[in-house]
Amino acid sequence: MRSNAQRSALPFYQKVHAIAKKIPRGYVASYGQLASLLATPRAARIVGAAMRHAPDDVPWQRVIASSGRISIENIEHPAEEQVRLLEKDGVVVERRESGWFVDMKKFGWRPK
DNA sequence: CGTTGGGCTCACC
DNA sequence: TGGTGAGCCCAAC
Repeated sequence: MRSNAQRSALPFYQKVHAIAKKIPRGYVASYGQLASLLATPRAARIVGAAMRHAPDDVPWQRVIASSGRISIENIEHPAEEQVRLLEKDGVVVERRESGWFVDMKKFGWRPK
């Protein structure tokens, strides 16, 4: 049996990855939303950092900004790739001048 | 142990 | 689905 202390000592990133995997196909969540589910509503930026270092089994493409915008333009994962993956999930992504957008009211994940 | 920097967010123009 | 500016939390250095 592992102690609680040891469990809570797990890197924050790992928690983020775990919850990110729960996002169902066809839905998207915001960084802040994931942060809230982790009881740290203000840690949205950490969530972003966690996604950047996410292993391949984490659906990082389903995590976007609260405004519905895809935050990455040209970092590690191209925004285009994220768009492609989202569309494969059935999410409609719209192209704007300031970037790619998803209708959060339609595709926003609502965990119980 | 202080500083820095992020795939952010919110309040306020 | 504006544009800034300041605050936020955690990990890396």
